[in-house]
Amino acid sequence: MSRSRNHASPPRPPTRSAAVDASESRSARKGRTRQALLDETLALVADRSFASLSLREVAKAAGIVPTAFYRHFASMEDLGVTVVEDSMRVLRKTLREGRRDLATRNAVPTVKSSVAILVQQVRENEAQFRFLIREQHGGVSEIRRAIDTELRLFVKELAIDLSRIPELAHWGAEDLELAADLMVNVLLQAVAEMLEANRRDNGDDREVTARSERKLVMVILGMNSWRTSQQ
Amino acid sequence: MSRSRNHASPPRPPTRSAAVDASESRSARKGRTRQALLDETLALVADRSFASLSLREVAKAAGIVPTAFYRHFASMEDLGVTVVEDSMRVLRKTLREGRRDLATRNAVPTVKSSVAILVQQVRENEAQFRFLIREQHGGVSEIRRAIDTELRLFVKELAIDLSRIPELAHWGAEDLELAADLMVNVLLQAVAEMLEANRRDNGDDREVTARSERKLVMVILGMNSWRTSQQ
DNA sequence: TGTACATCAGTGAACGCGCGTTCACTGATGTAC
DNA sequence: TGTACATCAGTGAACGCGCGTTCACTGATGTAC
Repeated sequence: MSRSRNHASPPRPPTRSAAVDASESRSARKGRTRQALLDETLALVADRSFASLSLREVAKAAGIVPTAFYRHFASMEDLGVTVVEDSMRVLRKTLREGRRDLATRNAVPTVKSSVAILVQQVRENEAQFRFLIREQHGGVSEIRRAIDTELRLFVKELAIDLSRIPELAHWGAEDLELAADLMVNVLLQAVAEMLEANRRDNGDDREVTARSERKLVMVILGMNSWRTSQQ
Repeated sequence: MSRSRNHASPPRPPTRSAAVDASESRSARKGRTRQALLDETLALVADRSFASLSLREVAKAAGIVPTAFYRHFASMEDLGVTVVEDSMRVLRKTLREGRRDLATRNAVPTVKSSVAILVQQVRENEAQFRFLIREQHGGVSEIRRAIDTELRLFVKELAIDLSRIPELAHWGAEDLELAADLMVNVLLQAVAEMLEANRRDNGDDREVTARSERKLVMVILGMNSWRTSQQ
């Protein structure tokens, strides 16, 4: 860390969203610049924490002058919370995919297919997942709170899905949430391990996938016994 | 975030380790300053991420001039890795406490006592646990690597402890590690929830504690079935 | 024990730099007539 | 359809500030004799 704000990553040309394209409305162009700010933030956070990004840096990456940043966001924190919302959309999509999978099979989704869907979503939306994992316990409380809220929602949705499984039909809401919480926990750890593995070497997720599947099986076995051991 | 490097936290007087105390050897005084740098780093990271700390800020908090920082650490990164090592000592102590508890009872430790030990350790070493949770997936790769290495070690130690339980004596090393991994995961989540709860309101950990205990029970039930369902 | 010298934790001035934010501006796009 | 005016995304100069790091220094502590 010779200078704390240096970015060691390759120079990557700025998005040049500010370039005048003609034949595109002013508001459309504004939208593109806004999206560029969000995209470049995600890209920059791959290597570092959000709190260490500067406004000037993000603006430069998006191809605008620092002062133009304020046309889109009131502050870096404002930008950060928006990035959380965008990334969470991806997480919710992952859950929806799982639900769709369940519907087409018209059966309890297997552990294998659930993990496979997650792996695919992580591959397709690496930056978003990286942001969520990194900032979940990061240094900006507003962002932590936003992620926490969304994750709770996610757990609740999964609990509802679980309640539709015949074997779990008689479970109480609290127990369902507990199980859902445990499963989400296993999946989040799987995501973190995948992302760290991808960073280091070529992306061979097979070992992480296999371990996560086995952990989920262990949790499901626990759920099976739970029914009989708890009231 | 009006200025990214401002610290909003109360002013707290600097440690004044540099004060000449007489009757204390030079090396002892150096040690105290070094410890002050480590302590103040932990204190500052309670609110923000390590990557957003500046050398000048830490030096000021420790009561020395910025240039004197280099008498103790080569860089902020060097300081950060040292903080990881210190914090991990606390985590290992937690495991040792658990093991001692197991020895005095001469029995399988109950879920309740394991969680109680963790809760107590978190209360006594809040700053260290906060640092580990915050920086585990944080923006400094060297620190991530250091924490990851220590956590793997921690899982392996727990797996060895598990192998001493008669019911698990015939388990393979891989399965034991899988179970240990799952349990550590539950415990880490409990720590994160406790710390976030402590930050917001008064520290009522009872709900977090109860939920974590029930999650551990679910995992242990899964382990019981694992034996019969897998080879 | 006393003296002369070496060590070294901490000091303070100085540097060039990137930071967030202000301000007055430009000129293409959009709108009212 | 043409014209006159309003809007507003992006510009560029300027500000004061905290940053990491260099350097020569001070003076108490430690050591060799």
